[in-house]
Amino acid sequence: MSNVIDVLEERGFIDNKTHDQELREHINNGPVTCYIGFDPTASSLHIGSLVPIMALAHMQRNGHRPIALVGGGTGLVGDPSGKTEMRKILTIEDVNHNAEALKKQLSRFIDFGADKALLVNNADWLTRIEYIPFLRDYGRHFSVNRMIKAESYRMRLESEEGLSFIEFNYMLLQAYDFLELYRRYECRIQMGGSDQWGNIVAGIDLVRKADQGAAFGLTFPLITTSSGAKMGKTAAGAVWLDAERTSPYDFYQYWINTDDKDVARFLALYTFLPMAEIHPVYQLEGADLNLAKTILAFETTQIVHGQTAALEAYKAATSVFGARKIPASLLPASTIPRGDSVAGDLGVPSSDIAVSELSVGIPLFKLFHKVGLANSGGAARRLISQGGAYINGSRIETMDYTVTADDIDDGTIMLRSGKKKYHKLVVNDR
RNA sequence: GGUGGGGUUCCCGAGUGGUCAAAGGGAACAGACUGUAAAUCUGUCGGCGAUGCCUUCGGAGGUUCAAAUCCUCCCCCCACCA
Repeated sequence: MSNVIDVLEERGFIDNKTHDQELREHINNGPVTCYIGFDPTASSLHIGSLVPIMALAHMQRNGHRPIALVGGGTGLVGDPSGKTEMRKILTIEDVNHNAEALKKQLSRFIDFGADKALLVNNADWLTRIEYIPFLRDYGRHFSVNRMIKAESYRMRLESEEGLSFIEFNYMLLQAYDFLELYRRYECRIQMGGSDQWGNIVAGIDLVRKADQGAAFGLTFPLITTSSGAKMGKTAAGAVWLDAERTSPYDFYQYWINTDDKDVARFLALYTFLPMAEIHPVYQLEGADLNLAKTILAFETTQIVHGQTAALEAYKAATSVFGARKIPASLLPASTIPRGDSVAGDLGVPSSDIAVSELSVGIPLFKLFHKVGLANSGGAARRLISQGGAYINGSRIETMDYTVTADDIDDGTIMLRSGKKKYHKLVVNDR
């Protein structure tokens, strides 16, 4: 069996790691336990957490035991790593609520059955710490001189806002987490984003100093798009993994809009398709890349939302944007439908409208605002005046256009804003 | 605690009594070009059934025909000193 480190390396997951040789030996000597922490700063994870999640999944697929740690305790303190501003301090209720939500979400990606993986919450031990004993037993192992040199604190130490004492403590708590997991589960590997390097190294040192144990660390690169933006940032905010916050259709569309230069890299990171099949994608150019984007979107949506939702999103996209047949030779391991595609617009954002409302007539700009294709009536008016408003595929340039029953096409009215934002109105006979 | 400098529209940042819904940049949105890509060019970018009206420049009062701009009090941030 190949070493999982090689798998992660080949797929672009590794930014940095400690003790390369010893780490590989440790992994070669049988199933290992590793962990990644997730901050409960919101009630859902977003695309930014997908790399860590995929890393844990790869560990499990390669026979190891991953631990997903939800930071119900550290979340009460707030990690300053790489942040220019102080994070607002969440209430205990919020943190608990978020931690529970994250737990549920994580179980969609990792099989937590029968000791195959563990899901823990560091509130279980961190909230019980007593200050003086903690300082005496663990605080003494930390050098402030060293801490203030840490890259993770640098930004804040140099910033105008400064660094508060509560945040300065964060590193100790995360280091203690590692020690706790080492003691409880013989977990010797911690992984995390590159901004976590300092916290991870601190944990490794603590395991060594407190228990004379060997521990290892591994960080992922900060994934940005080719244009330099952080993953998952859109006009509408973050792209969430929760279907309630970001619909599978929007999620799918996010990946479809991947920059050409990112497609192959993202296939390696965000799907389980074999690398041997991904390599040819690097050679694709121009419009052919769109087929690879389709598979990327389908596979990723399938991992996050399941096959049914992925199929729905795929069909919805082909129904409004048209379909191109996906050749059997392209990424053959993908389960995307390759026959003559069946369109279906189930996944397209939609809402109901009463036929009675249409018989009265409703101004187009109001309708666009109402269904969310424009943020305000003014924005909708602008949209129309700039020629970005469409009904059933035809551009409407009349400012005071009134939508009536005449616009119904096969029981629905398809609204469109710009090139790619659709909204389907389903007419009911009330 | 003392002294000084600040808090402006999504973000950065100009603006020190009327010409200010507020320069400039970024982000975003639309159009053209395209491949649901990138880059580029053009336009838009507080709200409102809209040649006008309403709300906004940390908060609350006040001066004035007129306040983001002046005065008073309060809140928050930063720097230096202690």
